Amino acid sequence: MSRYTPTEIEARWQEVWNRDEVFKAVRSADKPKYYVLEMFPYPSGRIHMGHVRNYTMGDVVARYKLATGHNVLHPMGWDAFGMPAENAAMAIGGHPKDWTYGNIKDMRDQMKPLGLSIDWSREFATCDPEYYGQQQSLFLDFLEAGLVYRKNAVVNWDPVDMTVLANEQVENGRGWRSGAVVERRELTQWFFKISDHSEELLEALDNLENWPAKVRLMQENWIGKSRGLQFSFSTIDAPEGHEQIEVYTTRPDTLMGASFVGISPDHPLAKLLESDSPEIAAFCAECRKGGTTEEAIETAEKLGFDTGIRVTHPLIDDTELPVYIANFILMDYGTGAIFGCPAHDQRDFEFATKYGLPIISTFLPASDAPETLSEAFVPTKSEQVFYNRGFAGAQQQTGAEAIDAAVDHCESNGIGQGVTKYRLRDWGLSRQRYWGCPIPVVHCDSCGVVPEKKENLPIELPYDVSFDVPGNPLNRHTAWRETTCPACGKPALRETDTMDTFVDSSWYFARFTAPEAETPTNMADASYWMNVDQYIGGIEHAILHLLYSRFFARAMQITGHLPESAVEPFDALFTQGMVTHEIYQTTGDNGRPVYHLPEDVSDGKLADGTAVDIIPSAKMSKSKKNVVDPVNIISAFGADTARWFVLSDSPPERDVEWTASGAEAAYKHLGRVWTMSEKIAEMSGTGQNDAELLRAMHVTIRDVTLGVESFGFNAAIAKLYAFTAVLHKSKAGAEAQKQAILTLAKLMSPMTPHLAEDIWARHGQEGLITSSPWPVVDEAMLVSDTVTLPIQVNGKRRAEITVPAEMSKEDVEKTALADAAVIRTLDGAIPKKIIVVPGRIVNVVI
RNA sequence: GCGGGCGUGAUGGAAUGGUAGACAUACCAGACUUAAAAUCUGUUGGGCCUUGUGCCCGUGUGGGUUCGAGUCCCACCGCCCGCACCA
Repeated sequence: MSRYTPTEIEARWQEVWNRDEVFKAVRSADKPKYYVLEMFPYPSGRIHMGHVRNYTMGDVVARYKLATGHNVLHPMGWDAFGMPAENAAMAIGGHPKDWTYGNIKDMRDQMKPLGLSIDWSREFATCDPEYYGQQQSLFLDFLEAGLVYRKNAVVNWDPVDMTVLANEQVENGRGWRSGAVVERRELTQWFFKISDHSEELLEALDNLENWPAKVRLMQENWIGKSRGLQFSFSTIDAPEGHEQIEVYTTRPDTLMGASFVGISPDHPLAKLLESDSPEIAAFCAECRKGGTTEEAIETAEKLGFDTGIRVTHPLIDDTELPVYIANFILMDYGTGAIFGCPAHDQRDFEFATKYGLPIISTFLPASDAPETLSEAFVPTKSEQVFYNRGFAGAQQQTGAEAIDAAVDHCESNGIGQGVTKYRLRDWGLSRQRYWGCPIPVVHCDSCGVVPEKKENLPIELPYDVSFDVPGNPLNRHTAWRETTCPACGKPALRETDTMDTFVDSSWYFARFTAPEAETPTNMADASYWMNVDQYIGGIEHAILHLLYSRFFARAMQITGHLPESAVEPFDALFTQGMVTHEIYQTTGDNGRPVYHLPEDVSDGKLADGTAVDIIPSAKMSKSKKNVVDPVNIISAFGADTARWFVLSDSPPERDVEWTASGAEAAYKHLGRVWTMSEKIAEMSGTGQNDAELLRAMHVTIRDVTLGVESFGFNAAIAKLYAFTAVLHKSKAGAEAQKQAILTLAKLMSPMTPHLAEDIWARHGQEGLITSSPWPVVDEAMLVSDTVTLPIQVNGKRRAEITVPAEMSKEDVEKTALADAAVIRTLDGAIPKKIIVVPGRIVNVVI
């Protein structure tokens, strides 16, 4: 008898799948299509366990769908533009293009041994001119459709990466990649009009039933819809051009309690005053300097500067309010100006207390409550409160009712109007980098900004660039920059900004449907394959990538590149957890921690016997050295073991801890299954209890199918373990055992396809297990003749009876009451009630 | 502060309102072996005695609904995630 030799088995079957083109996706009318996609990787050069887990989950879905009669599309590509390539070029020399394509080759070589059911014929990288040329074509169509525009704007400037960042890419005031404190600069930039689609992007979230609620909620908060009143205060003694100050409020019901007006230090009026008054200039500078970290905001004092300007209250005669410049007012939300109602806003309350401004309530907790407040009273909008200064007279009302009444009142008196605002800003896409998709426009002295002609696409990146000076090398490449105007033919200069790499990943899923089309997509293929039926990736893309992709699908539909049915491109989304590992640490000579790789530690000790401190599991990272290289695992145990383990120990949406013992256990288990299969292959003759084995088999088919369909991979694997144990102990005959092992192999095949394929072949089965149909549950087989029922007395389990499955409720009651343990527990008491749940439980109540 | 999620053995985790702890790890014991590894078998939530098909306790804490609650409801405690001077 031979042994389980995964490396030999796996290479052999991968070759067969490859030779037979088993995973090639071809349009076909006779089967339902299924498009499964994992978020494509950035080609860093090494795959990690997170990739293994992500792609294994997608592969389980893809292989299961293949077995259940679907025409499956399961592609893979590379999100290949981006800063690391340029950083590497600057750090170690070389060229971003060579670095990137070298990494892609390395990573593909590491990925293929996983045995994923990918149609590699559709592979592309976003840095292929064939891809980004089509992206430039899309850009031109978007430009023509008014979906992208150019404007002068204050932008987030990352001084380390020397480029602009979108709002979404700034975290706590720092660049999401470099971590540098972001500066503000005024530049002319390209923007996608995503904000025009705020309402649609928000509303459509309701229909994404197969997305995690968490992701939908995060997007909802990000879009940030609010309803309120926008109106103007008339000023007294203000500079020319500022006769009005426009404010926005979501609580117009507090207008009668206004005691000051505040403007942002970046408000146009503040900037004008700044130029005349060094004092104001100093104050504004101080405000802008303020830290943007969580702690700084939490503890920051509310600071204000009285401008001396006054405004009149629009509804209360002879009432004037002071205008302050205040540090807590943001220019990029609402109008950059507010009215303060200290009684009903904690910030305003602190501000008013500090500067001695009146605190006037417009509503109170109850009609008899005192009018003095020790802190702001801020009930929810649905709470009933007593309005003492409401717009509908003094009365009990909810905030929501009062807000509506206030908007109506103000509108009918010509004071502003009800408006809806969104937090979502337009998406700035210009980046001052080399390694990205060039924006296909030309700057002409006579014609201005002129789109390139489509026949000139792709506008390819020049290869001969240098990175010895900071900044964008395209700016210095005169031969590339100098061109002729597509409109008038005179000399002109190319745009040197490239696109944000999030553009590249916002439509790759559509390109996979026709990767060689001479237009960005082709309608026949896009209509057939879209939408992505199952998308799988990390929660870290909950907002940026998924929101941008949803916008792009709409923009592509408007410009005729996607069918209307594909405006929401991802039908179902699954966000998987990370792979974590313990951290091993010792203390170095200088007192600093020294980290050790898992492979250098055994039994908590290094090779020289030094004990290490074990720090609880965390995401695998190079800096903490708690990484396990999938390549090493595959060469030691095989891909099937790695695949089995990453699925087995935790629910897929949660983190899974990689442990050496767990990986070994997975390997042992697969070896046991293989050995058992070999033994069964040599069996002959009849045995006992065939029906019992086959019943367990059908229960397993049912449970594993349910597990795979509901992303309960860990539970499915537990059922497979249990059935393996049953088969192992079974005394059934050769025929039944053979049927059981082949079914087990099929049920395992989405997770451990190579092992399954080998068992299939060794039992002389025709064709490939990969192409064979999924087993069907025989419901009749699930029914047993007898059933074991627990008997509870007052909800506590006291006994167990085994009765014929079809026994009547009355007879079950009688049998239960006749049980010795039940009689003993009742101790002569008369049951008040007996509850019989057929097939489940009996509860005797006394 | 706002929004969301989660608290189950030594550990990862199972449980359509119906026998809590499936399955796996770890530990312990046994078989095989000169020995170890590998392999196989078995035990393992806590406590109690009268060792039984025994009793009591047990899913963060306290209450509630129910014949029956890890699961549903309320309050609290703890941890995690997202957003945030958003008017």
